[in-house]
Amino acid sequence: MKGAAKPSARKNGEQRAQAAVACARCPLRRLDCFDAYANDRIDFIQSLKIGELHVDTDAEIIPEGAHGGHLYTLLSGWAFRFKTLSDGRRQILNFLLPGDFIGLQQKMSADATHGVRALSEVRLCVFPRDSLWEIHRTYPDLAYDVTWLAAHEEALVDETLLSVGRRNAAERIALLLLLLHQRASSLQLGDDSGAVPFPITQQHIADALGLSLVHTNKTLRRLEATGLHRIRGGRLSLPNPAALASLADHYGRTATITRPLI
Amino acid sequence: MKGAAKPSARKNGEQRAQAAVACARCPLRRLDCFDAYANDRIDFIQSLKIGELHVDTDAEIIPEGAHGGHLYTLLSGWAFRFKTLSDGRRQILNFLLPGDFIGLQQKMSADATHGVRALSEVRLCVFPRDSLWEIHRTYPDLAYDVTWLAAHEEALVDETLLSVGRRNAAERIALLLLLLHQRASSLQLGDDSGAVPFPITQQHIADALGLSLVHTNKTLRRLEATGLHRIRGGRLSLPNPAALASLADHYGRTATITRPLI
DNA sequence: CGTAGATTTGATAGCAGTCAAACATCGTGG
DNA sequence: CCACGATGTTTGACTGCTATCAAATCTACG
Repeated sequence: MKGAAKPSARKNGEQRAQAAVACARCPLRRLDCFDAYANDRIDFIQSLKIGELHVDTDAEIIPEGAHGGHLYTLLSGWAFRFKTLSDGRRQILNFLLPGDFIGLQQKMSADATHGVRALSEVRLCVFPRDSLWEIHRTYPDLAYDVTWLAAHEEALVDETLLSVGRRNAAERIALLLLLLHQRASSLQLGDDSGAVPFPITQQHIADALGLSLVHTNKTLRRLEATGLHRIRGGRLSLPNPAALASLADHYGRTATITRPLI
Repeated sequence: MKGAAKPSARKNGEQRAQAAVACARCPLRRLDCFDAYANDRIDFIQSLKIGELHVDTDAEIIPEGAHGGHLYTLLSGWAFRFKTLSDGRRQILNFLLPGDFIGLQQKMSADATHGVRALSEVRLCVFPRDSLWEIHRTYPDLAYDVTWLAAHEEALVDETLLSVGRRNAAERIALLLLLLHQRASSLQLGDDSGAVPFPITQQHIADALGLSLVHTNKTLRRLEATGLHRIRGGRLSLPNPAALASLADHYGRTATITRPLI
């Protein structure tokens, strides 16, 4: 019942700007999990981009309840979206990996929204808040992609809601590990042994799945003992993904599809 | 742990088509919770509309796992989006009220998606599945509204995820009742005493909040005893919204804003 | 008036939360 | 090179919120 959101000696933002990388040479774009864009589209995106933002581990990228603000594309590093109750209970809404688009909510929603915080050192591509409208007006197909991204992110949250609402601790953790591993793998973050970076603490897992830290630990321990996963040195490997999928009752498609990158 | 999704003698679809209402005379559009659209936009929407769909109580509007399919705007009646696990556990993702746009997910998402089921008799405005692209290409500002709707729906799910993950039973129920009452009220579904239609069973509440039916009932009972709500004859009234808001730790904006209607 | 679905209630069980404390890691400074 | 503090991981003991089981109403309606 206590989603610890302890202030955690936050290293206070320290957001420094820096020379930007040209979109045409964006390292993410080369990955085959992203749609290939024609040059004019990439040039257009480039024209919207106003810079890059580098953020330290554990710093807030967007404060909870912020309105307006910029739009971002996560270039490197991991982050998460979250909401908190006034007594400190925290719920992580989903994790953000490279290629994810950030800030749509703050743009549209009138209600108090969620915060975004870095899990590792993070580099973000920055767009002014009105580029959303610019995109719609100028490049309908890009706008269509924005809609795709919004719908896709909602699908992720839907899946988590199913987990938190109806799966038990082991099932929830199994699915989370599975999905994170899939996402990281598709970004080719894995090494030759299939281990992907995992800058997430057990407290984060607990907060993402509506569990307590202690119970998360015990469940994690049990899963590892069964050989279902292994977390060492900030990396996650899954010796038996099929077993995890079966445990989580998750029969998602295996065929990897490409997605938009803005 | 058992989100009962008992097949419930489903009255098997019975989806009949019928003469359509002209968008220019759409009764929803008159409500002041919706954006006012210029005539050309309404004409454009009208040109996309291919008919109306009437669905019986408890019938499936979109089967779980369906791909493609039409797009809908809910004209009258209530419905809900849901996902189920293979053993029958069901999670309701959110409730759908008049004016809500349905089908975005099925259009975009490649993963298995969610189903949509009617809570009452329902009338839907039907659009072919490629009107989404049509909208983006022809009316950028309408496309912008689609994005708004997608982001807004995600915000609703985010809020529910916070509830299910971190609020206890009483808090969850308090917030659900509060939000549903607000939404129904803004649609002017309430009578003079402030009671709004409430075509929802306790099983639905349980499935929406990740609770068991029995515990939902007991908690509901306790809340009503405290005078926090009253459900009679399929109508919900909230004698003390402020107390509910405080219990749920919910400090959403009170100012009613308008939203898009497509 | 009988039946199916929905609501209630009481009893019991268990998954997960809370409390407390030991242990492990890691960067920093003496 | 090791003490030290901060953060994160583990464990054990105990509690409790919520699930499950069973069964009695209550309601709507053909």
